[in-house]
Amino acid sequence: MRTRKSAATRKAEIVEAALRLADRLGPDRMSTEAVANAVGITQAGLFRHFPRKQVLWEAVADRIGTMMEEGWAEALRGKARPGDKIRALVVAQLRLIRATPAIPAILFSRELHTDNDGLRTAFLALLGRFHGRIAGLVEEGIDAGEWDADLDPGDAAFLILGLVQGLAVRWSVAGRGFDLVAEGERLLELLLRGFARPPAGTARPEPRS
Amino acid sequence: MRTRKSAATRKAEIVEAALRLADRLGPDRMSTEAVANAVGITQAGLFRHFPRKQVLWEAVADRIGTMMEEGWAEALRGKARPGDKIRALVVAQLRLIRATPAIPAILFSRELHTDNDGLRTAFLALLGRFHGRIAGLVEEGIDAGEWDADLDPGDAAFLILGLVQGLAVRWSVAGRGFDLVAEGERLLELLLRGFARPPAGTARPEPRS
DNA sequence: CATGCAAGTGAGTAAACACTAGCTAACGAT
DNA sequence: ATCGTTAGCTAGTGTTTACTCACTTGCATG
Repeated sequence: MRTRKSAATRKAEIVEAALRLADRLGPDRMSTEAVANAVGITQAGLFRHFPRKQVLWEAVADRIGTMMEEGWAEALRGKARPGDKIRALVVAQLRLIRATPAIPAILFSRELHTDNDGLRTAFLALLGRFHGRIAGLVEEGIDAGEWDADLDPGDAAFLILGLVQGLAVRWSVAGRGFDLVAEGERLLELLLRGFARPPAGTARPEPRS
Repeated sequence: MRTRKSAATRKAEIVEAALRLADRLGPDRMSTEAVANAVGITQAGLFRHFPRKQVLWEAVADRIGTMMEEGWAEALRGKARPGDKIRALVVAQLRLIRATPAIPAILFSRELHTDNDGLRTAFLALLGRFHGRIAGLVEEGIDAGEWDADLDPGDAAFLILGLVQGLAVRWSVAGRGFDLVAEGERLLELLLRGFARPPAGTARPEPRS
């Protein structure tokens, strides 16, 4: 019993450690003992702050939500054009994933979702908010004449979300062997280019064979 | 000891059951006992066929690889134009995921990858093969004048992979509440439309603010 | 029909796990 | 300086897990 910290500080420390360990070990292999060791308390001591492990996961989910929302707010500051806002949002999201790679691991962990439906729907809502913001910006861009008026903002936003998620997956499977953010920026430019008004005659693809 | 089957048949049954259970429980919560029960043998009996659980995972990975390659080969039959080939590949992949939802769960399971680097690199190679095929087809499409000559085939293929992976993730998080294949077909059309030659002046986006 | 191989069983083990009970002492407020 | 609150500890519990071992018996083959 060296130092005693306030419950609030400890809780934050624990959540932080959980985010680190969920990445290193995989969310489902992150044991309460590993987390306790990482923050320098005993395993039993952890339960003083989170009476069940699930409550810890809820706190982690909360933290992820906060980090994302903060990142988005920060990213949008000073950006005017919808295209730039979208670029900023995507870059912010990728930077967050790079700094906290546990996020996709937790977000998409089948293990966590099987007996924790609340978590699953919380993450679904979070992704929904991201999608909503992007879709809104695409609509602005269409109104501003920057992109094709035939573009469905929701679908376009799904493509952008897919870019981020697909990239995160590839980055993880590839052992983080490339620059997540730079790769994302390049692919986003390519995608956004395609949102521009198509040349007459190519707008609708020919019917399939 | 009711019926006794050949090792080959049993192994196939076990792998099949593992694919079902890895989806239901999450790959890391799929216990050897659950698999054994599902095929109707005792837990100890399972180790007759797979001496360590990891060997079972390798067999599962193998099966996934085979299913994918078969799906791709089948999909390409009778398709001539590169665009149609890409559509067919994507649809085949999505159908496979719909029929065997454990595939993305296993492919992206952080738990499985942490202490099973062989599996990770095997899946990386599998994704690489998919990417290679798509990239080759994009190049064909460019040569055929269907798509913008400035398009980088590798990047375009990454966007398509991102579409599939992002969609799979969303489908899973959303509790499979929409038609994976139909949604994929729609988004792919949107993406491919953007690959067409851009109107003069919009080819390069303006520099960022 | 005999027989050897191997598919399958029953009964275990040690380790890892989330979680509990009851005690101790650090700290803030008075 | 005292004292109540509460963070943290020690020492457990029951359960689940991968894996072992000695055995039994179904089946293809001679």
